[in-house]
Amino acid sequence: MRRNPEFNPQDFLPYLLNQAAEALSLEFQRHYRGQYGMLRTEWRVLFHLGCYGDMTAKEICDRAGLHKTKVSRAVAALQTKRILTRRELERDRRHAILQLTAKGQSVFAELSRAAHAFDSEVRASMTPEEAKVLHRCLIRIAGFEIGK
Amino acid sequence: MRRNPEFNPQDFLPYLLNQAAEALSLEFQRHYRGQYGMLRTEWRVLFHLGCYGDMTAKEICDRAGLHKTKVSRAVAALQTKRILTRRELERDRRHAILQLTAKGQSVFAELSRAAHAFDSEVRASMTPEEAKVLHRCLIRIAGFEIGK
DNA sequence: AACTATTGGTTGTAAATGTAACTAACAAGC
DNA sequence: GCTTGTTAGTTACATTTACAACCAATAGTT
Repeated sequence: MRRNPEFNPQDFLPYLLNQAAEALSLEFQRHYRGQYGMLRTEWRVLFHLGCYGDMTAKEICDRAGLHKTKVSRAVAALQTKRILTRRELERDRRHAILQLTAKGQSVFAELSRAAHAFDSEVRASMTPEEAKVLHRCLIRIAGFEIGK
Repeated sequence: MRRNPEFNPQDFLPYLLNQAAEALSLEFQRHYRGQYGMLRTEWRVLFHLGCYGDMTAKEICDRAGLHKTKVSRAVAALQTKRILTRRELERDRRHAILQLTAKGQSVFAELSRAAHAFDSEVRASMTPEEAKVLHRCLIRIAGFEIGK
């Protein structure tokens, strides 16, 4: 029954961060998953297109820090769900611009409303000052290395 | 090429949190993964046993917020790696106390040293005040709902 | 033009995860 | 003792993910 009181998992930042991230994602999933049967990665792709406008899969990979296979499959899934369309560039047929359909846009709109609401709900549990610090720290940490 | 400048993925807490958590975990993995070929879950189990002493799988589930199947598999793996042993209670043979072997303890010791070092490295990128706020917020968020 | 390298993207396969169904041991009511 | 319920833990199967190999289009070199 040895103990190691000097070191607590919750004092280990990667661990704590994971717990927090998981808890929050899980909580938010209730808002979007059941609704459209979308996977996290699909949702991310949608989010990026909605926020930043049409772009290629590669751009999404870079911006979101997602691997190309993940994006590739998410795009395929979103395509069959009529959320987005791909338009090949004739200038360079390797590239294809991804573009939300009308349906995609309305899903995005609804989702981003939900996201906003959820975000303020979470933020309500802290002071504005805390929220600012948290945001700053997370941005810094996220920049440590973006998982390709 | 529509844009939605009012809403940025990085302003959405679950998203940002995920990115930060992933970046940090990835970074730390270099310290422990290659070394022992251990999975995150296995590592977590080891960590809990090391920090809090011998306990049953159930207790690990509750404390770590991990599903029992995950723990079950992690324990099996750690057992074949001679990191821990299970001792059935004759009082109630459903329970089995998990216990680190000597090897397990030394792995834990090394790992927790690495964790410490890593943690202070990360903390060095922020002020003590920021670190305190970050910790407090994450604890609060992690408590939102622990994934069963 | 032919040859190699690079880039954007897909596919195949193996490992990891989630979910549900299951077993075994005990507890409680009758 | 027998039935029903609960708890600890495992197993089976279906999804998801990671990693590597692959393909097709283009760029760069000779």
